[in-house]
Amino acid sequence: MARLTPDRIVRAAIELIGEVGSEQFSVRKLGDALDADPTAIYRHFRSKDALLRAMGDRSLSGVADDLPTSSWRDCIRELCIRIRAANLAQPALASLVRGAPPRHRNELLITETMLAQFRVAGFDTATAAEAYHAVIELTIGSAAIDSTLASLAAPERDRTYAEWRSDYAALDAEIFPHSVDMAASLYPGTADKRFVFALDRLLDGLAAQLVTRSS
Amino acid sequence: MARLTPDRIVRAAIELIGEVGSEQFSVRKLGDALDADPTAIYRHFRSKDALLRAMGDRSLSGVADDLPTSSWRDCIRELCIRIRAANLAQPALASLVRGAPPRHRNELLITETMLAQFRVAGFDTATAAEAYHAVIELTIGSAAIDSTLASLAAPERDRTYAEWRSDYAALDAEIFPHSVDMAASLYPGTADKRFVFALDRLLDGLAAQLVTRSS
DNA sequence: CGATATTTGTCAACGGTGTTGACATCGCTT
DNA sequence: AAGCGATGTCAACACCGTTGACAAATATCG
Repeated sequence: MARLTPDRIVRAAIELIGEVGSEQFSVRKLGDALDADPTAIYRHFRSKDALLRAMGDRSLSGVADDLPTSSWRDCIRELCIRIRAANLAQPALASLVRGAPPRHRNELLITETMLAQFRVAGFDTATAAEAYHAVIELTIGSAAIDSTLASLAAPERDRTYAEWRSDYAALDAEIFPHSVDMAASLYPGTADKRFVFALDRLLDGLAAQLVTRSS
Repeated sequence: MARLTPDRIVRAAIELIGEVGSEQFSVRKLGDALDADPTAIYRHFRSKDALLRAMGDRSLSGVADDLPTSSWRDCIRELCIRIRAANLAQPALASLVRGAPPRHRNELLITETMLAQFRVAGFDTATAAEAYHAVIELTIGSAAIDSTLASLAAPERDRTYAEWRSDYAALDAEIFPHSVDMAASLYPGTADKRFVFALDRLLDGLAAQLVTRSS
């Protein structure tokens, strides 16, 4: 029986990347965590890239399960929040998912669910497709932006935000009056809350499109 | 007189990363390109990260110049389109700018301009900050997503989109009915147009927020 | 069962990376 | 001219992903 299996490696890898962050995640450290020689991993995955993809696939499992059925907005909203959370949980994976379109099962399920909801909502084919792309761009994009800080612990993250705010406050008020004035208000709440605000406004705009068309 | 200057290093670095891509870009190769010792670069930049930031900022020069003054929406819309274009022009840099907040001059100018416009539009401080984050997330995120294909020539890019569409069309219609049905409508127009659609819907949603508050 | 073949784990090593510290050199100021 | 700080050079450190040769374990087959 093999001490190492793809499944065990992926699980350990996801745990490890959660602890040390995407930047510090390495095959060597994964080997240590598995108490095995780092190069043994290459018996199960062709490259680190292949391993990361397997991790990414697993991170999206269950994302489209048991979504709210109350309305198309609630459903898509929750789905986007989950996609973002999944991407943030695996920041190193987000960059891989970003470039290519959904081709794995979990990703395809997400697309199907979203398209179905937009059709149910009453969008015509062309607008539903545009709405899908709009929502996905914001969701994946937001995750991409926030992923660098998502790996930090909460106190350290707050400290970083505070540092950035004070950077703005310290600017030349002659040249950057609004930045200085609003410094204390920048990076408000949490990155999650900021994303949900943006998502809600985007959905507002999309819903308005719907009303215009049907009237 | 110094053989190396921050300006010369940044220019050479941008040229090099355009040639070899962000993956293969290294301090050692930059040293070779400059015909200088790689570690000499550290006399002008504290770290590779600092250099990358400087490169990113240079790619944004002029982005906030001569913006439309007709309305806050037109101004912010145009600014976002330009930011995206600048990021797409240097796909290798887009992934680097993403993680960190604006701290350099060009980036600060963008922030200042955007905050000013939202204030002019009538948003209160807190909402203006949220609106700024929302718009930036969509813009940078969209650029991050599209940057992988932006480096391709138009015919090849269209071919890739067509390939993806046929992938969706080939799915099992029992499990993915909407994906199959809408396959031909996915990835419509150009990535630029899809972004502008999303941006306009987001601005719709933000403008609606404004009306609600003032009423 | 025993012999063989395939998979799996271990080890050393290659070529690459960002970065640092010691040392030499150059240009400018006094 | 002397001194000094800024700049360039060099060797080295501690990592990284990955590969090839070899050993051990496991599965396959006569």
